[in-house]
Amino acid sequence: MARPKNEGKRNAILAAAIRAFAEKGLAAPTSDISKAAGVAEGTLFTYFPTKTDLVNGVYRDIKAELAGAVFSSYPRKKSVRERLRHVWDRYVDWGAGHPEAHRVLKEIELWGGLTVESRTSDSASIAELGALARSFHEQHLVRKGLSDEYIGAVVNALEEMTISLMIADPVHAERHRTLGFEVLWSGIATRI
Amino acid sequence: MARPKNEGKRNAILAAAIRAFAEKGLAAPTSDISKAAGVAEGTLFTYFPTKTDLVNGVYRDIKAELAGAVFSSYPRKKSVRERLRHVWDRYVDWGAGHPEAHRVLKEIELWGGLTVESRTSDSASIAELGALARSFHEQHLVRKGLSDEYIGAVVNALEEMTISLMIADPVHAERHRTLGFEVLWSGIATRI
Amino acid sequence: MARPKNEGKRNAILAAAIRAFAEKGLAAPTSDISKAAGVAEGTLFTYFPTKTDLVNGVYRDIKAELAGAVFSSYPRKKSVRERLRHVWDRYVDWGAGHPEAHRVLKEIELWGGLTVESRTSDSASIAELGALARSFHEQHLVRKGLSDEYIGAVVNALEEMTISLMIADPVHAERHRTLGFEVLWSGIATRI
Amino acid sequence: MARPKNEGKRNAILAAAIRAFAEKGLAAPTSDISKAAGVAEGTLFTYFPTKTDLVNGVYRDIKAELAGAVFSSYPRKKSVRERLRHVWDRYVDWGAGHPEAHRVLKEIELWGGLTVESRTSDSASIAELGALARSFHEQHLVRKGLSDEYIGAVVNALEEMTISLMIADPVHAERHRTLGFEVLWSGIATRI
DNA sequence: AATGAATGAGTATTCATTCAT
DNA sequence: AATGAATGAATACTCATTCAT
Repeated sequence: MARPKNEGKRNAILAAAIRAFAEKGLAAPTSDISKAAGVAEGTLFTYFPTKTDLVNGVYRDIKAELAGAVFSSYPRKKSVRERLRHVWDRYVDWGAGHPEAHRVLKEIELWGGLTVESRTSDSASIAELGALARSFHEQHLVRKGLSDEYIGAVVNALEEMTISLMIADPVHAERHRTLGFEVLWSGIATRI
Repeated sequence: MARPKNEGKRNAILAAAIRAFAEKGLAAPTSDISKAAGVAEGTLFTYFPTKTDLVNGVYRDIKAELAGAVFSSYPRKKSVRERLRHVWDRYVDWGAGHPEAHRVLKEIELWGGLTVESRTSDSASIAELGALARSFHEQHLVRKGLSDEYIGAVVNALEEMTISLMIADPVHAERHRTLGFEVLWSGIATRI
Repeated sequence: MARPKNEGKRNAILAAAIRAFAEKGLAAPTSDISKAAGVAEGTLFTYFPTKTDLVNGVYRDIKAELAGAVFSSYPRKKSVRERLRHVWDRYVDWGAGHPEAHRVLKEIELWGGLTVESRTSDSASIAELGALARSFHEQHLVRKGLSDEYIGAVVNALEEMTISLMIADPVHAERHRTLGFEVLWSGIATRI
Repeated sequence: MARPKNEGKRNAILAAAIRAFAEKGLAAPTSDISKAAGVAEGTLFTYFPTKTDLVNGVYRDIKAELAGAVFSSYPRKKSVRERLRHVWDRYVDWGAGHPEAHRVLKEIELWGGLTVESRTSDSASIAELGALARSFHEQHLVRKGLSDEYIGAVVNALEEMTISLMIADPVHAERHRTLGFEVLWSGIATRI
């Protein structure tokens, strides 16, 4: 339970794992990862006893970084639209700016081995997004019939789409980001 | 003059492969597949010389079935909205009704080994969707700034989202389907 | 037991086998051979029930051809030296002229599966060479202490060496052939 | 700091490989070899990453041992005849005394996968034999028309022949060895 | 007799994990 | 804690041979 001392090694392993998973998928050999991290094959297993643990570790690492990117200087007091726009912009920029981490995150979510702790590790973000959804409803901004989960799903679907377009066509990245938000808002909200 | 190649066996292999890929991912062993198909390990390779060929075969098989589901009784003469609604309903119903095939299709699309022939195997559908997109534009139904590809991406993103929701909550499947289309239409189309 | 009718097919298989064995060794797949012979995979096995049978068949085929090359117009009445020279020249020319068949013959001799019938199939040649060896001894032409088998071994060793040199350096093939025989004769025969 | 690579294991693998190759040819399964060596199947591959590497390793191992046997107490200052006789005796004794290693050596030489480094690994022996050939010529001991390579080929051909005879008829091994050298010398040299 | 589909045992190599140093 | 050698189960594909047509 006592986390091994050398935080640097742990981080090197995580970084190497992200790169390896991005390149070869989750099937990337642990030996590739340890080599890229500059540690011995066995050392990886003193930090992550199992490959499953390593994948979960990568997931939580990326999620934490992502939460930082999305919720730093979050305008909690501003309007719903502005808050949603903040989340949208930050998430979408992070995804387009870290394509490897983003791809790995999606891959891990499809994969079957995430623990519940990993899934709920980022409770702060979850709470914040919940609050945002609630405000949305309370202010009757939401098209009739749409639940909180529904809205979350739409936001997420259009975010992923937007990230893909931004990566594929980086010259028009900003336009994609803005257009995406407009499609989202007019799809979801009752009025502008 | 010899035993002719058995279409039934080919289909059994494809069906077994879809099930195995859905359960264990594309890494599912060919031996599992041949066993589930009721053929010898070697037989799989007389139908698909390579695992890559098998995956491509699965992809084309699913795509063909999907095209049949989506474009049978397609209302080519009806309005753009009705045509889009037809495609939406059929696709989303197929995905929710064939969750394994749907999941495998998505997995294969992420995978790196699709041949160009496989990718373009379903040219009829591609053409039909192109025609639909063109009508959309010509009738000035489209929100300013959205290209054909953009619309395609939005449609696809919301379809996938809707399928997920229908599978997760089958009781409200119809509502999800209808709501999804409304979100799509108000997100994409010019007012009224 | 009744040899199948079509002699042409049998020969095509033998010829294809020699080529395949020369190129890839005795491990060459029977399917390669049947394809090269222009027959179905199964057909090969109606002519040679087993791969072992095929290899034995190839051996006997080559041996028969070789015997024809060596003993046609054999000067049975001439001197020992002339007869030996005839055998030497014919064998060595055949080997240099048919490098594939020659290589395959050597490979099969190293291989463990030759039957006794194959080994003794060419009894006529064996008898003729035995007669030659006997004359050699009776005329006291042989260096003291050399048995018939010994002489046979020396002849063979130097023939193989000469064939290799002729193939490697075809420009001086004739010189190699002559020199080889001189080395042989002075190594084996009593001083004149 | 970890378990060091075990020279004993490497040698056990090489020895087992020689035995296996002698018995079943180079097609002998690596699993047979690892089992005979008393190591796990995977362990073989930490010492020889590839079967090709293993075969090359066996070749170099045998060559090194052979060089030791042939050139230990080599009479570099003695006459050409004595030096040649030394090489002849040592080589032929080694071959007759290590029939498995000898057979494997010949098999590997026929095989197509030797690296250049393997082929030239025993440069000391090659140099020594070159020096011997040169002395031979400089002292005009050689029958007219015979190049160094030619002599080398004759020596080799008669050595192989002699080894075969010694193995087949071990009771007269010494006689075969002596006779062989006499045949060689009178075949090659100008005078006794 | 001819065909080629069907069979399944066989094989080199990989890789997560353990363990001696 | 760190190392990397050792382990052995797992896997795609081959190929001689059989057999339905």
